[in-house]
Amino acid sequence: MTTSSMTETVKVQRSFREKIRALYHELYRAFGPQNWWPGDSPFEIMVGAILTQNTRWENVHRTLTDIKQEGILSPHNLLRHRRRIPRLIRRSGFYHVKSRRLIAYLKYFVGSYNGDAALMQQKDCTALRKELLGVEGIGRETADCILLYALSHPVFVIDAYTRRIFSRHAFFAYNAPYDELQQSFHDTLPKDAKVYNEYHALLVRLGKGYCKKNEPRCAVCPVRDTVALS
DNA sequence: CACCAGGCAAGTA
DNA sequence: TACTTGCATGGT
Repeated sequence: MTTSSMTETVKVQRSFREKIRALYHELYRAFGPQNWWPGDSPFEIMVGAILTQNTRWENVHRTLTDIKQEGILSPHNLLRHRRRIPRLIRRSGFYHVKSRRLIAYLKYFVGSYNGDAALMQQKDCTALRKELLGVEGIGRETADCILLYALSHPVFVIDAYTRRIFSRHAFFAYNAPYDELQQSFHDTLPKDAKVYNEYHALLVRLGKGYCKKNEPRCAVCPVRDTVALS
């Protein structure tokens, strides 16, 4: 068998793990580094992770800008001014529940770590994840965003974009359990926070620009020909 | 006007 | 375990 025909065979029979790796390289080639998560501090990333639940980032960004202009984007200050939170975050949507969630997180973060991300970072990643999941309003995705983007722990984030892109392009069931999906990425990629960070950011980039929810296929998808598609 | 957005928790079967 | 529903503003 010649080298080229072997390449073709491999391409057609590409395993799911190979697709995971191939898509990463193709996305990076197409879009380049994404410099995620947008935010000036670990705490800002934590707040953003809660506010962006089922909400467009643009609206969250405006909220964060507003809070900064008020000069209270810190754990202790926000806790002190907690009664102002519903109005401050109103434009991020679901502001009643998100106020409760943010305040619950602030109490946890200040109560357990004095609002110090560096101190929090020292805790064992697995134990910390369980701890985060115990805070009201912190589910798997939000916990993993905090672990990866605020604390640089090697944890792969599974979000709606990831599910959408992989269910269309790599034979994933959209509703597969979160932990199973995450395990596939952990088993396939090097255990490196920078890789997980970049990959998830690239998936969001693809999802926002080309892989819309109600389109059966990515329109003019930059990777449609190079990543074995279904 | 309808539909969607970087989820989560509570309720139901 | 696996679904369904409420939460709410802002953009297309």
